[in-house]
Amino acid sequence: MKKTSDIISGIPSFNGLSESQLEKIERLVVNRTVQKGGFIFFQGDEGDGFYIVISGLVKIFKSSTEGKEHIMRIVGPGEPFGQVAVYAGRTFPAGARAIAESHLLFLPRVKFVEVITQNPSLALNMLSVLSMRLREFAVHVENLALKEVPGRLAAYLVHLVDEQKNLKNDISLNIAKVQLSSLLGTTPETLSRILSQMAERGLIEVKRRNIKILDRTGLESLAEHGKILSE
Amino acid sequence: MKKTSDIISGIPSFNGLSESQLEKIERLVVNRTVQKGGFIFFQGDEGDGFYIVISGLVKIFKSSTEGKEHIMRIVGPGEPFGQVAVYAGRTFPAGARAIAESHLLFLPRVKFVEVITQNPSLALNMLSVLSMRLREFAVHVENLALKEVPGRLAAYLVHLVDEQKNLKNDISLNIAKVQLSSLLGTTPETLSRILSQMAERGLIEVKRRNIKILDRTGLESLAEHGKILSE
DNA sequence: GGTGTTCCTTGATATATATTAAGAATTGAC
DNA sequence: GTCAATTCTTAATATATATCAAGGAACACC
Repeated sequence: MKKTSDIISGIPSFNGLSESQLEKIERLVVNRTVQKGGFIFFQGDEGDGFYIVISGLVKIFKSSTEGKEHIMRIVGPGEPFGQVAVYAGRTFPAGARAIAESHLLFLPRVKFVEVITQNPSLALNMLSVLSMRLREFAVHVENLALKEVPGRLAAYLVHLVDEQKNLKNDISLNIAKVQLSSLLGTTPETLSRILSQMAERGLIEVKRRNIKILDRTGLESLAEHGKILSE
Repeated sequence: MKKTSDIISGIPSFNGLSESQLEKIERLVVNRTVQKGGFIFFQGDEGDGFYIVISGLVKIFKSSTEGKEHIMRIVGPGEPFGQVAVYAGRTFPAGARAIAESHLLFLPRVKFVEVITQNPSLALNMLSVLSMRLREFAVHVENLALKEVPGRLAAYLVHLVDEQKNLKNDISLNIAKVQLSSLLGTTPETLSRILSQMAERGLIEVKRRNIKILDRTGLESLAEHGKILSE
């Protein structure tokens, strides 16, 4: 197993920090392991710190009083979550639950803020991380408000290929389709139908959790215009 | 007309800063005035700084290729916008346009980052501002994904009363209904219909841009459960 | 005070997607 | 390998809301 110090230095949020700064952070982190399905915190909980995923997968979600659930984002290795509670207010605006068994680092609020105060570069890093999140949220809102489900799905698939940097246009979903549907703000049934439609139209090929992109341009055009433009 | 220094010290983002810190900020700000309908920046523009509204009203919006527009938020006096471009990436994730003639302060990126680097408390302030924005976005996403239009509208109305701190339950919209509909992710027609329905049901009373809350509990229950619960 | 302009409302129709229900396919456990 | 439990797909129906179309009210400018 990797040493905690190696893990910490590899986390994007702590990019470019000096040895001594990294040491200070190492001294305050707490290890935590969560089983698949285990809750890390609930919406509204007091937030006395935030987390970073070392291994595994965590979903950040909102749920309505009727039990409907909307996944806001899926957090994987190297990514932090729960930071909002650290800098503003004190409660978590959404819940967090492990999708797979996960190893997490917990960073206590008070101690972490102390470290930030002494390290402007760390502060700037955190500002940049939050800004990127805000940017992603903006895209998320845009998709929900402006695009229909096929457009959202197409946008997500294109996003995934780019993220996974696959030379071949193969995507492997790391989440179940139920979760994907919740992330896209729709139902599993609708997702299923639209995946079939896309396959029929020759845009993709679906085999369980593996999706092959056959016509990237077509997907992009669907994501942008809601339809496939033929030139 | 107020002096710039007085204006700056009154802005929430700069709360608790020392005289000398405020002076540094004052030295770098640039005044800018925009007419009603004037664009401040477009989505995708290079962002070499951010803005703070001194007077007037600005809408932050996303638009689709088909010309549909979704207002992400409405920014009023004392509130900053465009910060995301300062800390991460360089382009604005959404466009900004004045709804009314507005007086703005512009804070150039490079100089502002310098000041932050030297003032941890300012950095923490900015972290807190971004976190609050993230929190608001989370609510926005939740509403779009989980609630139907009546629920969203009810939530927004309740939010407004609280914000305006009116002893009487009177709200005056500072924006036209077209804009409100865009903010709620719906059309003016639907908004109009639902306002009438709410009035019929005795929840509110609408007179042009003035809305009187007649049954706050009913609205809250609508916002939470999508329907009015009678106990 | 009229006249154009913007803003808002109302009605009829169309459509995407949720819901309900049931069955098929995978996966995991024993 | 078989059985139970997830997970996914397909189909029929229901529903909220968008779209299309037109008319009415408030506002602003001359």
